[in-house]
Amino acid sequence: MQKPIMAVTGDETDEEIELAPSHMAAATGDMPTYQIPAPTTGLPQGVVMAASPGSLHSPQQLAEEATRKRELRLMKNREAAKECRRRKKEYVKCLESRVAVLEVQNKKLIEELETLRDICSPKAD
DNA sequence: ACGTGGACCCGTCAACTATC
DNA sequence: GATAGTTGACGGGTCCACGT
Repeated sequence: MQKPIMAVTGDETDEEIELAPSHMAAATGDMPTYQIPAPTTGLPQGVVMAASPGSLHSPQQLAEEATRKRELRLMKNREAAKECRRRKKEYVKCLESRVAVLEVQNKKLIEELETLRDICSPKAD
């Protein structure tokens, strides 16, 4: 389930940020999602496909199936959490580098402003 | 050597959204 | 509605620097 990719808006900068957080229209909506083309893997090692549910009969078989489903879900969520954290870390790193770039840019603009001010202002005496 | 606080990582749960 | 994917929150473990 891929969400639409949005670029970090870097209006006046030459910096291109590839990370693309997108905001969900969720009620909470406090965290962006970190859209990075994720390496798609198949089932993790050790995952065994179950017999079809129709072939289960006894309570024990049902219990085993439930356990298996739970373990599969936990394993998938484990991997999902890792990937989610990896994306978030990368996103934060990108934001930090962007901050650094903008700070340098801001400093330059302030200096330029001071220079122009000196040129344009009439001499005191 | 030992206790402690902070940073980091991991696994799990719960709530949410998207898709079928 | 069922299912799957995403992510914040929480608790636990480990490592490291620091003070005692």
